[in-house]
Amino acid sequence: MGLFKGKVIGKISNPLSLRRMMSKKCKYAIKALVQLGGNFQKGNMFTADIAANESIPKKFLEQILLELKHAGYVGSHKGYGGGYFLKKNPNEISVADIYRLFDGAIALVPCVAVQFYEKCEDCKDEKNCVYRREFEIIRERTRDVMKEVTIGSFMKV
Amino acid sequence: MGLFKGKVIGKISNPLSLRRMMSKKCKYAIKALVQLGGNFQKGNMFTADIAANESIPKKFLEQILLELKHAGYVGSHKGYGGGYFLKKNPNEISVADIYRLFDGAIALVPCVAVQFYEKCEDCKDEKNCVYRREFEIIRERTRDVMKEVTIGSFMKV
DNA sequence: AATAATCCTATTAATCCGATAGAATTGCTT
DNA sequence: AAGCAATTCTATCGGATTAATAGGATTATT
Repeated sequence: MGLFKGKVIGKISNPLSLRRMMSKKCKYAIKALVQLGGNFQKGNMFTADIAANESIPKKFLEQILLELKHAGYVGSHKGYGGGYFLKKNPNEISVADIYRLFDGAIALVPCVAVQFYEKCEDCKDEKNCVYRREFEIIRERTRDVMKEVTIGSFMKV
Repeated sequence: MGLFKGKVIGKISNPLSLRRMMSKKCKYAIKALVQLGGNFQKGNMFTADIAANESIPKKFLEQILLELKHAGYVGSHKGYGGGYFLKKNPNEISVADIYRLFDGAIALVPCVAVQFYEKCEDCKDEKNCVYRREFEIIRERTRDVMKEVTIGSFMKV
């Protein structure tokens, strides 16, 4: 069985995959950051509490928070009374940032990716490639909106 | 080893996956449609020729063209002198259409998907969900640009 | 009858996702 | 000093998916 249990209206080539959406890891990360954002500059939060609030498997969330720490978005204190806290302003952490951290490129093809650029295997003239030209337009517009939406956006009533 | 052989500048959680980009199947489909678009209303093209022109494994392309046929974008003639031809106007086939056919939802989360809607497992009040609100904005803008870019766009000098 | 082309289904290797597990480390409290 | 609470780190797992390959069935022309 696939990931999703309800009815799917459309039919896709690789049935029920829906794999190109945001990963659960990324979605969990955003939710965790929003939780921490609600406590911004007010101290620590425990992994266990965040996990309970957002129905995220605790052990999975541990990995996620650790990655967010290594990437500089959150800080932590170990030991008794420890926990995590947000280091950056919620309005300065965009969906694009977190998406790139967990799910990779925003672009549809690697040759127009900014942070994950890859030359196409059989590309001879990249500058004049029509695919590159059009996919760059898509990437730019997608990137724009994913930059506009921030952790702060989710915190507004 | 991963799908891509060059250097990857950014680091992502699931290394080298870049899985959320467009699938090769989808990219091949677009390239095949562009080829057929170049021959629009001028007769058939052979799978073997398209495959050779675009460096697509022929057997893989067969499956793809078949799916495009079932979806109504192309027509075919069997037997000697047969082949494929584009049925719709290239300007009326959008990247969004083909992406949805092969890779599924454009939305980042299923609860804001149009053709692949799924309710979130633990969602209590969908109407007031802040995640849904913001992800809907992202979906709408992404969808807009993916609708604007068509097979015809790739055919312009 | 031979050939050329599409049509269809099954299978495969490699990889990835989402999660679980177990322990090491750090620091507070008593 | 001992115990406990919390983060940190690495390894592992089943299931699913991707991209392709394979083999033949079907259809139409020569």
